Amino acid sequence: MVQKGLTGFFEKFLTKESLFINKNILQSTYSPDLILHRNDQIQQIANILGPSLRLEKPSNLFIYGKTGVGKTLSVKYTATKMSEIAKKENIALKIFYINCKLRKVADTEYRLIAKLVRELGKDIPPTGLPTEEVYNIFFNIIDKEKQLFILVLDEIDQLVKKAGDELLYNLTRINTELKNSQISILGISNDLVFVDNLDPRIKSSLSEEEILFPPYNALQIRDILNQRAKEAFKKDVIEQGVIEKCSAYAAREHGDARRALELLRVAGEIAERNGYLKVKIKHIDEAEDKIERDRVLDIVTTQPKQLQAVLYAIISLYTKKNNIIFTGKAYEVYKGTCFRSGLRPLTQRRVSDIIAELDMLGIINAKVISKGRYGRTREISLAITSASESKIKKTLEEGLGLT
DNA sequence: GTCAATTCACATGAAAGAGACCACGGTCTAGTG
DNA sequence: CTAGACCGTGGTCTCTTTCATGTGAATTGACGA
Repeated sequence: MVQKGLTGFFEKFLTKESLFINKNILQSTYSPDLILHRNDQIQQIANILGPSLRLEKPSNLFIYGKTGVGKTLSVKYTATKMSEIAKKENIALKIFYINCKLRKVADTEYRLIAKLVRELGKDIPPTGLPTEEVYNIFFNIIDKEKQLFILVLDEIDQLVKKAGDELLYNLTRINTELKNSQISILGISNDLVFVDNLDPRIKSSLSEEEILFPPYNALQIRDILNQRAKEAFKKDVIEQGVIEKCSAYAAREHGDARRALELLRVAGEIAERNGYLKVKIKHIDEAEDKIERDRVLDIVTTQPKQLQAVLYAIISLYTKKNNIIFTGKAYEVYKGTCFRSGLRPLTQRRVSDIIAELDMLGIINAKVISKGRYGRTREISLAITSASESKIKKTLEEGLGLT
């Protein structure tokens, strides 16, 4: 019975008209031919990096702005254009783009350099070699012939947070040791105050030039959405007001275009799955819920067990009485959770850090408060909707082997 | 009533350990000629 | 004689623990009006 139904389902699936022409266009990784509302910034980047086409070392550049305001897109765009020209004119210019945020790729000094070396075509073991050794290999490859490198470090704040700023110091100093080649660094950061917390020596050499990417406003986001939607969706499948609502949502959240695009895409998927012929406004709301839930669920399932256990403790406390939780209480419940699921309980010190991590991930809100005579603690509350809460709790129970 | 000292319940830092992963070089073993 | 298996050493990396220090305001208690 079920099988038969499934065949029918797939057949219907095939014949059903998709609302999309090309869904990829709505992915945040897609780069359009024309980048709207970023002409000034792109021009600035081009001005600063321009000299590299004459093999003069351009200034180190530091770019910052909130998430989803087109930093990466603009840089990549400029970089590919430059690479094309360099290739055509036979200029020894190489541009590397590295995203430091991707775990296991470039979030430590060793891995960053190893990644660079690999980009240059030499294989390097993922671990085992002294960092010093990897540096040497890197030097040798780079310095073999006269050439210019531009190193784009995306999400550089993440890198520094994990690996310390010594790495940047080393990188900025590399040039003094290179005989033939030269390296310029282009750092991209979401964190607006990131540079201020850097060691002054690094700060001055890293941000010889700075470009600030301001958030998009609702009108600009609307333009961007319109531009992409026109190519991604079929004609007339988007109902009046949908784009406007998307942009309003995103503008409220500090002008994050990436989010707006995701919202639109997911709304489209929901509409399509439910058999609608048009994307309606209500799908946006559903999409927002879904995105939120998926995000949390994804985090929850990929994070280590201990983190899950802490979260589980917090959630079960939270449902019991709908108020604010303190660290001590959470820790006690957590210990109980560990006992039930056979985990070895961690020290309170560590749990304190885990709570801070959960806060960073945006699953809970944890604010440090002082209760005067009654000590100092974190004030914890859940930052997820109650609709997703039960689902997350269930997932956690499964993951932890509780029933 | 005012004010500084006290005190609580953790937060926050630093350092170092455990255990997983890995490369490298040397030694041992077994198969080959 | 040599290729491959097998060690020991030394390296990175993540997650933790241990020890130490920091912290903000309610409370306390001395003080003076």
